[in-house]
Amino acid sequence: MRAEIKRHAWEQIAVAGVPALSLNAIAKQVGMSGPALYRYFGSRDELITALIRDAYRSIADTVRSARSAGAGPAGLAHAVRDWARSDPQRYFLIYGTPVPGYHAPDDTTAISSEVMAVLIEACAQEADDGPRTPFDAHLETHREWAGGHPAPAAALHRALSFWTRLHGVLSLELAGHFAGMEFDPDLLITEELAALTSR
Amino acid sequence: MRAEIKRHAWEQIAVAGVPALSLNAIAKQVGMSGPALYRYFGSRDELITALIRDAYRSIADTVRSARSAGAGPAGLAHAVRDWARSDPQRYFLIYGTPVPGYHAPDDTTAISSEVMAVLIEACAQEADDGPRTPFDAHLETHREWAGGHPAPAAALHRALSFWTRLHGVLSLELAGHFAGMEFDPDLLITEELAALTSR
DNA sequence: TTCTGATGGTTAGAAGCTATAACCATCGGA
DNA sequence: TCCGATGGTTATAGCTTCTAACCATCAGAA
Repeated sequence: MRAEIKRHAWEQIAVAGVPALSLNAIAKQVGMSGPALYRYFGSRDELITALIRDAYRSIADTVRSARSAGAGPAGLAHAVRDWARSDPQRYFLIYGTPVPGYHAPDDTTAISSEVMAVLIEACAQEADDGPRTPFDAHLETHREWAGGHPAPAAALHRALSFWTRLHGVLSLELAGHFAGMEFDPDLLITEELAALTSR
Repeated sequence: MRAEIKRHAWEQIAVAGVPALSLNAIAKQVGMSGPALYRYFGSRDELITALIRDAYRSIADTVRSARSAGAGPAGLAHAVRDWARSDPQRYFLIYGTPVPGYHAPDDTTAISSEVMAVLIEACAQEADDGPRTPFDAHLETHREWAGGHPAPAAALHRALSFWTRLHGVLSLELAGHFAGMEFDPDLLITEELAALTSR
């Protein structure tokens, strides 16, 4: 039942965004009248939180399975982009506008750092040919977030840049800011990430 | 009066985000009771659209004035970051989660391309030492969005990368995704953009 | 077998929201 | 002097989340 409610919730979000998510409307769709839905989710926020959790799990699964299929950073980027494009609002549920005061549940940050670990691992396998930068040195003493991963600071740097560059292109693309500009975002992403190794 | 209404609207948005923006609450704050506010803004969406327009104008002014003060790409990035951090929700009003079906008014896209023009101009002044990439070639034939700017494709490429990289780091920072990681986002931005010229 | 508690549903209603309708006062200019 | 624009009011429809109170059904224990 919770699953079916969430299914309809995802549909609503996909067509009209989170603000338009209505518990009443969902209740009608699943054939219940109004407050019955509160037996399954204590509040609107609780439902949304469950959706956020699922979104995190989903992207983590995507990244992990792409990685275990042998994908390198470029492959991971492709997997994430496909995942994001298949449901942009799900992507924005994680990476979109934050609601001031809202704090995602702790387990989502755990999942998030699990994704980061996969990223670091994939980046650590790449050749390390660039010059050592000040930020590399900075990361040497600020690497607790990597969870004790033994990769060199340059790899952590690459993982961070991978994440921020991918998000930069992807979120602008999904938000429609490239509309009218007729270049191919995929090409831009590819090169943004290729430039990572030959930094 | 419209200005005062918008002032209160910005306050509400800053503390609770766009979804919590309430015309009723604003009306009380300015001492009117309810529907009087509709004399000034025809609907909630119209008010939000006005705010979006102001946000675009504000960032365009910021970029333009930084540029005319002699800032290069790094300086522009600094200016944009300061602007964004001074009111994150204003930044997200432009670059945050898109509402499916909502289309920003045409003049905002005009402002947006005005910003892009400044970016291109700043990037065109930088030395052009990197190798020519496939995306450069792609841009050669997909450069209508640059509005006929005579800069070489490599400069357009740099401008695009500048934009996406800055947005990548900045939006993750503002959304709190770096919370817990204790590195300095400013350092990361600086290096992301430094890597642009020595691509 | 009966009693009991959990489960899943109902309707009614409070409080808030957007937005419209109808009405009224005030003021500038023909 | 009239008339329209301007800026406000209250009432109300219709939506929302969410609580309260109530009711049926079914599993398991006394």
